[in-house]
Formats: sequence, structure tokens, C-alpha cells
Amino acid sequence: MSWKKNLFDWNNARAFLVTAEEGSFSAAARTLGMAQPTLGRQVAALEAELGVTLFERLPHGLELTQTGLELVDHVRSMGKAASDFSITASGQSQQIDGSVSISVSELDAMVYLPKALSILRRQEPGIDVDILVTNNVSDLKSREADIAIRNFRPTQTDFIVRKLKDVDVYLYGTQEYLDNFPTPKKPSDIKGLEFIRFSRSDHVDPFQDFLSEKGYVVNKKSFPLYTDNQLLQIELVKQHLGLGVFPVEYGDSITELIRAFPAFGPVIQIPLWLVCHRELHTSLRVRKVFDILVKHITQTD
Amino acid sequence: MSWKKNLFDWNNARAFLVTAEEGSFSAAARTLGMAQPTLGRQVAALEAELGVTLFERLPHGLELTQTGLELVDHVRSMGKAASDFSITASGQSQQIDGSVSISVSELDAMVYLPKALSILRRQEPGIDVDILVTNNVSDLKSREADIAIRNFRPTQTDFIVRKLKDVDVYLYGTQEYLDNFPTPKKPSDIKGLEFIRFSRSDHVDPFQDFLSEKGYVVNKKSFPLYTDNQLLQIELVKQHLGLGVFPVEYGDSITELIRAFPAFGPVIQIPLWLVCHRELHTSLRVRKVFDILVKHITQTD
DNA sequence: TCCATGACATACAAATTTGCATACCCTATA
DNA sequence: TATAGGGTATGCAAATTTGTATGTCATGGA
Repeated sequence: MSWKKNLFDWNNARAFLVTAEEGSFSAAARTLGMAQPTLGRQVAALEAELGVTLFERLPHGLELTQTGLELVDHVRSMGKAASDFSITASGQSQQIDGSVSISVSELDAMVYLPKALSILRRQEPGIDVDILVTNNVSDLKSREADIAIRNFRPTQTDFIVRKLKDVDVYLYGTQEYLDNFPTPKKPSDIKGLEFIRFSRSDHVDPFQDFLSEKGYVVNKKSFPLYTDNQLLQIELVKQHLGLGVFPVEYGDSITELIRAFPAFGPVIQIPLWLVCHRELHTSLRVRKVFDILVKHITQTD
Repeated sequence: MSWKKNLFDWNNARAFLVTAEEGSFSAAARTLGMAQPTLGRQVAALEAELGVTLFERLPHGLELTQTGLELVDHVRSMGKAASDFSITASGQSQQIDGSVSISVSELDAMVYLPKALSILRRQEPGIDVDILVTNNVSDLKSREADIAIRNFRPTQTDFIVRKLKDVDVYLYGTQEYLDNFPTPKKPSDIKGLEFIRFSRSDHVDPFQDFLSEKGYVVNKKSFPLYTDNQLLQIELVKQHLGLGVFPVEYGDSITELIRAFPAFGPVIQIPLWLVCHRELHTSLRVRKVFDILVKHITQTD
């Protein structure tokens, strides 16, 4: 392979790729952790090296030229190869020290991570942990995180998955609020229940259906309040504004709240899965974190 | 796509790739046009970033580790994408100024390039020409050159090919040497001919067969001298040491030499093709050079 | 209309990367 | 054994790249 005529700066190619995908120098700079002028200069340098114009600089931002459109696919496949390279490289790394990132929902983070991480920190002080608290499903393939805690079974075949447990989920409210519904014999006896709804993830959204199945009477009026913020949800429940929906390990630990209608059992059981890219699972470090999470989340029962 | 964990230096990846393919930092530095310490440091930096060891530094050089072997495929496909990127980028470039590289055999270079290039320089002073005189078939796909002059029809489909002409090739010698073979009636009458053999390209190697077909009597003793060096071959012929084999345009221009047995016609006709990568042919600059070469090589008849 | 926001461009100082010179090791060869 | 030629590692000065601060422009909402 001759490289004589191939000597454009590969980092500039990456700058082009990320800029094209993010839509602006500023956004690209943010995702790459660089300054905006740097990205602008790198792309300009690439354009100079190649003798083409990749973006039109419009007053309100950038726009790919026709040439840029023709070229972006090639850098995209460079990026794909780079991503694969990075993943298998991390998998090959047998260094125990380094950082591991975990993607987890806010709820699961608060319930399971504190204990598991304190054990991890004690056992492996050399491992830094990067916790990505997000209610979105992050993309393990493109390496947004090394390990993810999920509430559904992933389908991709190139992932290592481990089912941790099924989590009992109860309704929680204040004593004062629950006094409004004295000793029902069956769920359908309860009228006028209100829930503080929290979409813990897109995949558990049909929560309303589960309530119906259990016999609870729910309709549009049953969900007057909605928030993505976990702390706010708890405060709203504490203020007697309705019922919250929490896993037992979490709900029971909130002293102001009690289980609502415990006799009817959990309203839903949510599975808990641990997911990891197959390549990464060969990394000593990632594997260590994976195993500790499996062990100490499983035995929280 | 998240790049947070993807942030290794892509140029370092290239350093790894080229080093792996070339076998040493020094060789990689040569092909990349950098200094050897730079390559060494870039690879070391990559190893540090990834936490892996790519090469074992042995006293006599480098050796890929198992990890390196697993990873080299990924950077290779990065390199492939980079190459594709570079080619289509050059093809998109519509600026006339810049450089164009031409791969050509020593023989064809001397016969055709001087005239064509003088015209090109006059018509397009902004185009720098990079002449790669090599008797090897250079790889247009990986961009060793933009345009190649070939003596056979390329088979790949993603090339633009243009047949320029068939070149008459005669035997040449000094008057003094040819006096040893007075007026033969047919080629087979000639005994004891000696040729200064020159493998102008691997694809015309069975030159001996062509001579036989024409009726010349050749055997092992007919090729006592062999050289890859064109100038040396001419000098040897001038020293009455045997016959040379040259295209007419070239042989006729050497005043000390005359055609041997012109009555028998050319001993062989060699086709001349101009080849260019399809993508590159869309480049204004490359196209200009291509067209000028076609025009002025064709009309040399 | 005014202001807040987010975009790209530019100036300049600081940090980084690079190349050169050189030291050193190993192998092959005379 | 001496020497030439291949390789890698390191010190240091110079060139390059980067980030910060700042300017300008367009957009959208109060």
C-alpha cells in the first residue's frame, strides 16, 4: 500500500465526520471534547488538503456541500472501523486499572449502584467508574458505555447478557393519602386513585395496562402528574399528591412512604438485565465490574 | 454515535497500520515521510491510550503481539476507507492547480513523456507532475499514482482505460555488429545472434517466444547479457555486444544504432494503454493530464 | 425593539508534537 | 575482528497545534 498520496490528517477526517453528524463545529467540539475553533480549523485544513469544499458556511451554521455528501460515507466507514478497533482494543486490554462506564436509569442507579459500587471501590480501587445516568437506551455498540443495566432483554447477538432478577414493584404513598382509600377488598373497589407517573424507560411505558390487568381502575384522570425527574416524583408523592411506583428495595427505604394495598401484591415485576459488548467482556477490567455487579445486585434479595 | 470512549488519535492508528505493514518504524517513517522517532512515539502513544502492547520491541526490530494481530485488521479497514476517501476526494476536486502523478516504465517515459510533458507544462503551468519511473506495475487502487501508462490492458472494472496505439518494436544494433550477419533472406538464416535483454515489464517477459514465432533462432546462448537499467542496455548495444530491443520512436533516435534486418518488419508490437482510476477521472486536473497524454502520445505516429 | 442564545471567525499565548542529532544494539560480511 | 548497515531510544530546539478570550452575525422570544 502506498501512502504517498494518502497523507491527509486522519484526525481531520474525524473532525469532518463528527461535524457532519453533529451538524455544527460547536456541537462536534462538545462531543469530541475540544474547542470549537479547533474543529473549524481541522475541517478547513482537510478541505485545503483535498482541494474541496466540504461545508458551506452559512450565517446560521453549516451545510454539507454536494462534495461533502459524496465523501461523508467514506469517513463514516472510517469511523465504523475506528469504533470496532477501539472496542476490540479495550477487550484486549488486560490492565485492571482504568475506567469502566455504566449506563443505568436514574431509578436503578439509586437502588443498586451505591452498594455495588462501594464494594467495587474497596475490591478494585484502581478501577474508575463512569456512571452515565440516563433514561435513554444508550448504544453499547457505538461505545456510549461499557456495561448497561437494562429493564428488558437485549436482542443483539454480540452482547453478553445476564438476567439479574425480577424486581417487585409496589405502589407507594403517604399514610395520609392512603387513608382516603380504606381497606378495599379488591383492586377494583378503589376509586379515584391518582398516580405520579414516571416513564422509567420507553420500554415500560405501557404501565397503565399492567395496572388494568391487576384489576385497578385507571383512566386518563388517573395520571394527572408526570415527571422525568426522580427526586421530584418522590417529593410529589410525599406531598400527598398521588401514588408513586417504585421497586421495593427503593420504596421501602423512603421513611415517609408506605406500600399501598400490600395485600394485592406487586403491581408489576420488572426484569433486570446486565449487558456488555462481547468483545469488551474479554477485558479483565470490564469483566471484574460486570461480575461484581452481577453478584451484589443479585443478592440484594 | 458517541465518541467519548473512542478518542484515540486516528493518526496514531495510521502509524500503527503502516508500521505493521512495513515491518519497522524506520520503514514506516520512510513511506509516511516522517521521522522514525515520530512513528515510534505515535505507536507508543496508541499503546498507552488503549492499554495494550501492539509490538514486541526485539533487538532486531519489531514483532506484532497477539493483540496487535487481532487489531491490525481493524486499522486496515480504516486505511481502506481512508484510501477510498482520498480517491473520491481527489476526484471531486475541481481545482486545476495541484499535482498529478504518472506511473510509467523507464522505456515509455523516455519515448513519450518529454514531448507530452513539455506541452502540458506550457498549457497548464499550474499542474505539477510527479513521474514515478518504475518497471513494476504500480497499484492505482491504493493510489500509488493517478495515471499509469501500461503495456497491457488492465482488467479491473473501476478503471478508465484508453488504448493509445500499438508500438512497433525493432531490433537495433551498431553497423559494425550487424556486419557479422550479411543480408539474410529469412530470419532463420541468422545464426549466433545475441540480445541484450531487458525485462521492460513482467508482462512482456516471454519475449523469447515472439522471436521464435518470427522465425529467429534463439536459445539460451542468445541472451548472454541482462540488465534492468535502460541506459546501460543502450551502452552495451553501442559497444557492439549484441542487439537491443526498442520501440521505433526510441531506437531510431539513437544515432549510433540502426534497425537490424528491417526487411523482416517489427519483431513485436506492444500495445500502449493509459489507465486512470474511475473516480480520479472526474477530477478536472487529472482529466486534463489524461487528455493531453492521450492526444500527444497517440499522434506521435 | 431589546436581549438571550448559539453559530462561526480571529488573535495570541501556551502546550504539544515534530524533526534532527546522536547513542546504542544486533547482524552480516570482509 | 573490524566495519557497514539495519534497527530502536532519547535529548533538545523549533514548528505546529491547541485553547482561551473575544468579536460578529443571525434567530427567537418577551
